[in-house]
Amino acid sequence: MTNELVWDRPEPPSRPSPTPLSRELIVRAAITLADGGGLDEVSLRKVAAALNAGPMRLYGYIETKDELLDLMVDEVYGEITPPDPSADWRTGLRHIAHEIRDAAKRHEWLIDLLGGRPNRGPNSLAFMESTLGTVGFESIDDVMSAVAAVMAYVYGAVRNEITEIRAERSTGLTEEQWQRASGPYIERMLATGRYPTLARFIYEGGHPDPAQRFDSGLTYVLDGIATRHSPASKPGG
Amino acid sequence: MTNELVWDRPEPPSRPSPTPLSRELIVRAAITLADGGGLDEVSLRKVAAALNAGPMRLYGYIETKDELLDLMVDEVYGEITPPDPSADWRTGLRHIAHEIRDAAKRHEWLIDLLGGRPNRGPNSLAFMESTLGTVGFESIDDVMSAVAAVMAYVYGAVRNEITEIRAERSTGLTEEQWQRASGPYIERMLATGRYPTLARFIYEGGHPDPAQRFDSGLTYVLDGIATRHSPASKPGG
DNA sequence: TCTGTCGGCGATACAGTGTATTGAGAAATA
DNA sequence: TATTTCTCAATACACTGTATCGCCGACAGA
Repeated sequence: MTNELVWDRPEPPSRPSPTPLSRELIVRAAITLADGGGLDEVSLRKVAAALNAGPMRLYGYIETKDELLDLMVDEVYGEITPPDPSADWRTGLRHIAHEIRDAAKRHEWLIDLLGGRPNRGPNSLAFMESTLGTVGFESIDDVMSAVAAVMAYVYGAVRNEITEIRAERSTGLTEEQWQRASGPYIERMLATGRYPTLARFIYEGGHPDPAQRFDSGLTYVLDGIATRHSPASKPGG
Repeated sequence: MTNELVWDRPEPPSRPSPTPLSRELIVRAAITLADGGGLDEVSLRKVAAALNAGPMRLYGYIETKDELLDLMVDEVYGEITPPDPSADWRTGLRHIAHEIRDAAKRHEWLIDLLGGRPNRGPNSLAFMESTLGTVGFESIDDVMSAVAAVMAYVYGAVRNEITEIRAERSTGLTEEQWQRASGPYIERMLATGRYPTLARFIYEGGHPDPAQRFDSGLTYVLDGIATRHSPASKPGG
């Protein structure tokens, strides 16, 4: 009984009585709303309203709200350009990592949906296909392990970055300003002297730009993979 | 109809000695509920009911529901034992990574709350304090960068693992069984021949135990850090 | 002991949410 | 033209977080 048949449902015969609808239209409307005002803006009523339709109308095209969210995620996966197939695994993985980060910055809501449920839409699968394909190690398990590690890092790093962006927006301050200004609560906590190391880091730490931070962490992961697996000649496999 | 039976009226709230409340009690009740039935079980009404109180009573101790969630997260941070201060950075970070993973498996809801908002409770800060303290590199920025990378990886890896556990629970099948059995939808997609690499991985890949997978990814990150930073003698910074 | 104020707490209310059910009205078929 | 079928909107329900209000017990002063 569990869902199934989610991604390739046939469109219902479109009665052109009101404005015709389609899954595509619905998903795009939802994405537009989410891009503009966050995931809170994506309620079935609001999406329907954006399409001049009653809320229940959507259920002709969509089984449940979760399905709509899955579709939104898959749509964004479709925006991701696969790595050059002739690239070596390092540049391939690096390319993909940055693609995901870029997509998540275009659609800040993406990261809230990404880890939550398994993504098995066609674009997600195509993404995995090209990602796995870019790593040419001999052992399948080595490839899986490397890709999983990179994806885990990317996911966590992007999440942190987006969370930070949101916090800055909600306080109207940059983290740097905020530390100096500074959040009276944190100020008080640090003043207790219970967190000397933390205090030192906050006051003395530099603030490299986020892209660079992301990339240097990514470099750790790639270096670590490289130390344990042979470069493995790409063509031929 | 002059009803009435005035004598055995249900005793009007003769102050049934409202159980004394506290933030601690509320947070513990919320955690118990969440451990039992997931975050959905944590509504103010349900938490209040578990404490024999009306929903509005909680607002005497808590500003908003988000604050309650923050408190829950911080409580779990309190369960985490810091690394041995004499340990080198590698074993220190490894210890912390596993502590977080263990905590997230004890409290499956944790990972849904972790990345969402900045965690600045006392236990979270203490956690950061000991985490930063365990890495003795000379440059502050190198420490930050290393810790951030490890935490990002841990976060992403744990998220994937928990998501997988949930999916298995909801389908009643292990991922391995599921692939063999197998989800008719995925089956169909793979049969299209559009995802040859993916198909090969699914059918031929091994399924190492999750703890091992987590640890091997972690090893990549630690190795990568090691290649770029000097071991740095621990005592006497 | 009576009275007045105060304050904590419960009930109620409101604007939302996702979705099941129902009912109307139009198109397709006989 | 009559009947069936099918789409879509309206309504309804259970639930959410939270603002407001009003009761009622407890204490202060007379």
